[in-house]
Amino acid sequence: MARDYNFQEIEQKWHREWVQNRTYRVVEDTNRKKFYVLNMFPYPSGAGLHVGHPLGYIASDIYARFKRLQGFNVLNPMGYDAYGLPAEQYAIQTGQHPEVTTFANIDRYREQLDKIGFSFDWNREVRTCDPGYYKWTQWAFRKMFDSYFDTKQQKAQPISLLVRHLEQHGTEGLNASETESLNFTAQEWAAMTEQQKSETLMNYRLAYVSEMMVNWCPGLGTVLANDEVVDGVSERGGFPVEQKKMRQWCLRVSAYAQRLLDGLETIEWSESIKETQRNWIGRSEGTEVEFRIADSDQTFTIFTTRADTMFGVTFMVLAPESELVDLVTTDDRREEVDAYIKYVKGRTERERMIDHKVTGVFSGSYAINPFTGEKNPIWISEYVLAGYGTGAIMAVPAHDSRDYAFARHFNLPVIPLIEGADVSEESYDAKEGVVCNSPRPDVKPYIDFSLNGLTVKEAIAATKKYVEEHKLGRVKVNYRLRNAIFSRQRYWGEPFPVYHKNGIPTMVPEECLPVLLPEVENFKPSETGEPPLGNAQLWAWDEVNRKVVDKALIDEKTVFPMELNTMPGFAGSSAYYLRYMDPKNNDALVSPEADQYWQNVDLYVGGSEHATGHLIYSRFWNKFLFDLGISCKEEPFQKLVNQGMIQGRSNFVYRIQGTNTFVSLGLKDKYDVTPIHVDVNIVKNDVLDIEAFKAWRPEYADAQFELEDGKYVCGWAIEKMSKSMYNVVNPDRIVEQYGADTLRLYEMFLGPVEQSKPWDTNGIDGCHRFLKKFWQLFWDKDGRLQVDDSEASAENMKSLHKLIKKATADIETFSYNTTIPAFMVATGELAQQKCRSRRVLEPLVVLIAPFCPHIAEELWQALGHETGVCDARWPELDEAFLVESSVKMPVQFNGKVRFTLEFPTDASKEDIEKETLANEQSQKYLSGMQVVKVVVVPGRIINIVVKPNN
RNA sequence: GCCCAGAUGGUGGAAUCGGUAGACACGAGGGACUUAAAAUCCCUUGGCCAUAUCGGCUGUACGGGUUCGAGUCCCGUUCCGGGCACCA
Repeated sequence: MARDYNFQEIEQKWHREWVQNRTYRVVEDTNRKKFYVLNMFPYPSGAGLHVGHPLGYIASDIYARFKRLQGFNVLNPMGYDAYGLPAEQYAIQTGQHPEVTTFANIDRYREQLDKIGFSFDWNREVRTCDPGYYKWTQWAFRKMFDSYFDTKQQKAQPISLLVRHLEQHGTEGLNASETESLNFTAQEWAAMTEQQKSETLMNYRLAYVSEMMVNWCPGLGTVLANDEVVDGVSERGGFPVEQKKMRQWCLRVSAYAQRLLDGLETIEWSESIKETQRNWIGRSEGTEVEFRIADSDQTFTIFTTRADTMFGVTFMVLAPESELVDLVTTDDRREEVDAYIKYVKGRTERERMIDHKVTGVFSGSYAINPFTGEKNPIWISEYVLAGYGTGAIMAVPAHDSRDYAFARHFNLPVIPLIEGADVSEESYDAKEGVVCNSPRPDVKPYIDFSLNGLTVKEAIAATKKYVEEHKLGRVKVNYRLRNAIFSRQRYWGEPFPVYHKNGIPTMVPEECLPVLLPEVENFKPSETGEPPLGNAQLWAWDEVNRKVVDKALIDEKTVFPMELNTMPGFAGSSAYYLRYMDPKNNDALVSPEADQYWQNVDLYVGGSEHATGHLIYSRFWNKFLFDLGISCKEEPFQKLVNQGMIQGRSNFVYRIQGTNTFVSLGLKDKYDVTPIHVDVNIVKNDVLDIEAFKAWRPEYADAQFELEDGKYVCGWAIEKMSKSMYNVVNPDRIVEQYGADTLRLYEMFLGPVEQSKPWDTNGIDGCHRFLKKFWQLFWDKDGRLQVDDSEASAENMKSLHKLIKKATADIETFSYNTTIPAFMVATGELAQQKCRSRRVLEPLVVLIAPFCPHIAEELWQALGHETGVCDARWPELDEAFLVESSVKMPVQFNGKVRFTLEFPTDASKEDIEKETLANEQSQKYLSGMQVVKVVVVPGRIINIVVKPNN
């Protein structure tokens, strides 16, 4: 009896063994080199895993197993991003506690993950909603509250240093990232009340409360960070988002803008993700120039990246929200300006984003251009944003398309400043060319300064220098990166370790952490922004007993109300990779020893959709912890691989309109048909299982089917994998039918890991067939192991070492989709060679172990090993076995032989040809063959085409 | 509009340093075994031409260029995907 590849039995057996033997437990071992592999941890949704989720996990698991076989001590942990909106939405609908549904989902995920055979060390699992975990989220927040950013040293410092500076010098000489520029003396600081001091420090803290315009989403009842808003609607749910002034907790992410930008140069991420982050950070180097308001002592500052265009300014524009608006509006213009401001306020962010109407109003005042002495009218328009730069611009219509549109609309002058630039139809925005009209030849120069004849680049530099020397302004770098709004008006998130003592936000002492999420009756947020924690009874801080108490006990002296907001989703996911290093430590986020050993993540695998969210926040968070000395590496994720999405492949049946008859794909064009999604699980190779279809949709039980060649062929389309399209493929089903090893192999075989691709069940048989063939390599037809200690032939060794070379190189670069064909070829060759040698077959088992750990374990054991295959050693490549392959003559190669041999470059073609044909090695391959054609190039000989002599 | 990445058979995709395309798999067609089916095995499979054996031409989105040689490098164009977007 032949021995079948019984994958179900094998896989279940090894899952048990791995648990019993704690095969994948990892401990720090300073004698071994570490390697840290990490997947972005999942949010456990109610729908469970579909076939797309494990893609990244499989890819990283292969890498982790590969590194382990190479002798590294590999950390490959897994956990759950358990706080979040869907669990809470579900709780509101069903009244179930989010913890209950979240835990149920986690169990379901775990069950599904376990079937696929990952090498995760579950002993290190983390859950963001676990108090032992979020203690450290609260702790980090507390540290941020107690820190400011020193712009000179470019690092976080204790706020106490800043307080000392204020006490001694006021704001004089202060180098700190700030919300707005403040100016006060040490005396003024000393005179402030406690509350004023608290307010003032909020201007500098890395975690701070501030009254600000926020993205308010009434549909979700919470504020959102910029990256959670897409096209004016919420990323989750697609509810409209409006701008609203609210008092919110924020993180001063912008302080780290430059370091976030610089750090990108030191990490191995895809260029597109780095570019996305660069865009998001949006560094722009420019100049701030002060303009005096005519007939006034007041000045205001504008920001420009085109300092070379100072002589082309024809008007100024203020953002409608600018505080200067009131100042510059003259009495005769007031009514019109007020009407305009009212109009702008009535427009939503979304409206402003979608249609760029040219609107604006003249304020009545003029500003004096310090380079020309001219009076430029000051306008107010919504196209200037309050939040960027200074909220005021100088308009140069000749060289800025927005200014141009405005000037044309309101009939303002346009002065071209670049030789040959035609601005009759549109502005000339390019930063190229030679400057002219600066100053204009027909105008008497106002100052002794000219840019004429310089290139744009030179002119910018010259103007910057002039501005600095004459104290007209300063060189300034602006960033688009905004501070992150850190509070949410939701229940299912980390509570803030904050109470409000007489209006002063105060931190719960470090040793009292964690502050536990209180129970509430009603999880529902309100449309007005009152958070659900307002419903919690046990939610006040007792300063004397240092604990959370019933809010009925609130008094003016010792018991105060707690903060009602909770933290956003990115809070818990920002430092989780550090926690995996030391997940059970109750005294520190991570011990210095563990951090020193594991350093940072060597390989991080996850989706690119987190480019401007999680991947920015966790870099920021880690840089902060680096400044504190908690994390020894400034960048958390050294190498990043973005796995693509697996799309669904939907199937359709075609119903003739108004009838109960379905026609096969090839016949549908003859009729007027309606395509109907059909469950892909009752379709095989695009052929519909008609009986299953009738059972699935009872309303079509009596339907007629028009077949082609006796089959009903379905149409197909590539769509997002989702329930409503009936195209969800559940990994459990694949595991059941083909086994986890086939699933793992097939997901990798489907195409490059980084690429999005549709799930196509049609191809899975090929991978399964390969595993069967691989299995058969080891057993004779009576089911006995047919591996012996015989010598391996040169051919055997060549097949093996070709594979070693390919697999080693490919796994290192994540090119799994090309490794698998190499396995197929090698297996085919060895089968043909009837290879029995342990010297070949044993390394072969090790080579396949990262991909298919179950079958590898089983064979490894059958080969008589006591310990598991994951403790084996990755086979060494011996190039000696490949030497002959430099002269390739594949069996089915149409008689073509390819050589690469070195010759002196001055050798003639004839000499090369003659010598090559006489060459010993060539002779071996050319004997018995007749040379048809030789293609020679100087230095090399490329092709020799031969055919058999007879 | 700006930035990034890409385009190869019926399909997914190989070709890793510029070396003479299409690995591997799917699908399709033909055949063997079988009462039949499943499973398994063998052959063919970019296109066109051919005496269908030998072989020839053509071919990696399109148009040019560099090179003895280009899917690969350079310039331009088209199309698809992703990001940013009144950011001065």
